[in-house]
Amino acid sequence: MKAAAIPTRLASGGRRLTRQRVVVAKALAAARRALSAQELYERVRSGHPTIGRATVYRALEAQVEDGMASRFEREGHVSAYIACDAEHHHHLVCTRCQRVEDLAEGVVAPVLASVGRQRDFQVDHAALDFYGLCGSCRRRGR
Amino acid sequence: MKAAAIPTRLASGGRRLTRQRVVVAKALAAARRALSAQELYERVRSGHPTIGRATVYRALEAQVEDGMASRFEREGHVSAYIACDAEHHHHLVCTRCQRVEDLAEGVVAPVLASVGRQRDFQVDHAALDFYGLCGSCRRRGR
DNA sequence: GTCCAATATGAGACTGAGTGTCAAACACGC
DNA sequence: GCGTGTTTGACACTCAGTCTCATATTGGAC
Repeated sequence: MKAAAIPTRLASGGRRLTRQRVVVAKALAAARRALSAQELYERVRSGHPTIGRATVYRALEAQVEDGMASRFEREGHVSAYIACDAEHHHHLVCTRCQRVEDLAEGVVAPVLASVGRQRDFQVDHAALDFYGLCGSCRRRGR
Repeated sequence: MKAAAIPTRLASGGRRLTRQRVVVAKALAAARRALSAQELYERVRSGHPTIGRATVYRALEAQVEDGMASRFEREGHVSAYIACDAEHHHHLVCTRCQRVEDLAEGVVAPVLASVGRQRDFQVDHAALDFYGLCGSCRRRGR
């Protein structure tokens, strides 16, 4: 997501545009990898020492609701967050370096469609996340 | 999974076969829906009042490692567990009644294969879980 | 620009899922 | 049966995430 587009999307849906939410969103977008709320809190705090922990959690929650970020699981029962475009909600997550790549919607759409049709099931949301090693981590060896 | 097969699979991989692990595995298999560790602990305790909470957590963890169960996320950042066959690790999860259906491997395999090929990414495991309303919950209305 | 109501923030207490520790109990190969 | 190495149960502990509430900000109305 382009950094300039962040404020516009943050203000959508009747939410107020606050300095804190902008800071959190930009930090997440700049990371380009999956971060836990705690990690993001620590990053943000170096530039904004007065920001509250709860604020970061709330900002992330809001971003997930608004489709600006998505949440998934990391080892040890911790949620991690990644900034993403509105259209891309499926990911390749490198379990070593935590870098995340978007998965093209085209790969996923047929599966979503066929599941809805074949099974009597109304899909609300799907977690199509692939965990493994990205190219560079794999080449770097175990 | 057939109930009779449980002890055999529990003992695989050098793990010891204990009464507690059998009880936990059978309770999870009998539930036929996603349960949190706490919920399962409470169910198990009604028949085995002395079982420890940590034991249930450890048993579930072991089952996930051994592929006898899989874990996914429920609202409120709680893990839920579902017993599953070795081959079926993708699910349709009803967010209302928590019932879980297996997703046929055939639906999923092409996606897995194409991702591995097209992208420079070594897939270790994938979470292909669809959340939504099952047929009967949908018909029962909002 | 000023005012106001509604919303967001920060601080910190609180909750509860999940983990670590350790002595006692048990499984399993011999 | 015997010995050893794993597992258990109890419970203390950790820490991610939530709640509360007084204070501060936002953004629309004027």
